[in-house]
Amino acid sequence: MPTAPADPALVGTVVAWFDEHARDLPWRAPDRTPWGVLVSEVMLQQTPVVRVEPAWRAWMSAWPTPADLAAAPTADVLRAWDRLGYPRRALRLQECARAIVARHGGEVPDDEDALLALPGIGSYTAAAVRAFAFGRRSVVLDTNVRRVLARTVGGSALPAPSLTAAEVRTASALVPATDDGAARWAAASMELGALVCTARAPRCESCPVASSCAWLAAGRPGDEHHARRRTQAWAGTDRQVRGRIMALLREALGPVPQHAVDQVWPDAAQRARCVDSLVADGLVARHDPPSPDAEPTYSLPR
DNA sequence: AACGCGGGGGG
DNA sequence: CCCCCAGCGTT
Repeated sequence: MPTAPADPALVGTVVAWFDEHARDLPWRAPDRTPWGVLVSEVMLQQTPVVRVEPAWRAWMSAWPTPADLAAAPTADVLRAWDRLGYPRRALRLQECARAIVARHGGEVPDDEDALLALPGIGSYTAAAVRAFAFGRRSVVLDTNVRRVLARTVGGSALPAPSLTAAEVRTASALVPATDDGAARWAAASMELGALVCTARAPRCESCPVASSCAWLAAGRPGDEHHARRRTQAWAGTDRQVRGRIMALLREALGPVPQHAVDQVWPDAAQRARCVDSLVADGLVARHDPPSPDAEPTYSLPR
């Protein structure tokens, strides 16, 4: 992102806006736990809030602590994940719970390096858990914050396709010095990006920092990276086929015979490749047939 | 640095 | 129909 001096009032204005407009989300409630925050962050890694909220409530009711999730049958975990997408995240979340039990006595750590060492926890989630679960200062830089800073400070429609060192410097310089101030800025800047400074149709008329936004001042120019953006294909991809197989096994009451799996997708080679990859990922268990002339069955792993 | 990985809602 | 979305792990 092109660097420009940030408006010194930016942080205070966005935080004041957040105090007024923050959504009432269960993982922000006063009785939230660090574990609840961590679960919400993993679910929200690639899934919108509206779909996460009911799944989060059911999940926290079933497994209120890391020890509870660590002890659960993996099949139950994958069913509770339901259609949140990227089910490998559910697997990693259970591995994460087991690591928290094994390494940290069942308590979510507040140390950045300890968080980063947990399965499924990367730089964003480690920073978010520190800020939202423990109120500690950290640089929370997700796609929403990147977009807010690209516009208000950088004057661009959208951030670069991948995170740059310049963006990290700009974001770091903006984070308030205190734990509480930094945590509030993190939540506020993400919320502004989610509710107002959205990717497609930003609501600049309702934006608290419109008067100091470099992008708005420049007349909302188009995205200079647009030509290089490529969207992920979906129809006919392995991801779609894997999704269908997982949906079939989630809904099944018992082991599913091969011929039933064969119904979910017409291309046999692609189907076989996807089943194999799901088995390799630990998302599907293959059971050998009782006799050599019978067919194998499949289920969610125990 | 690039790629694979789900699924659904909104414009 | 197209595009985006509170990223991570592997290569």
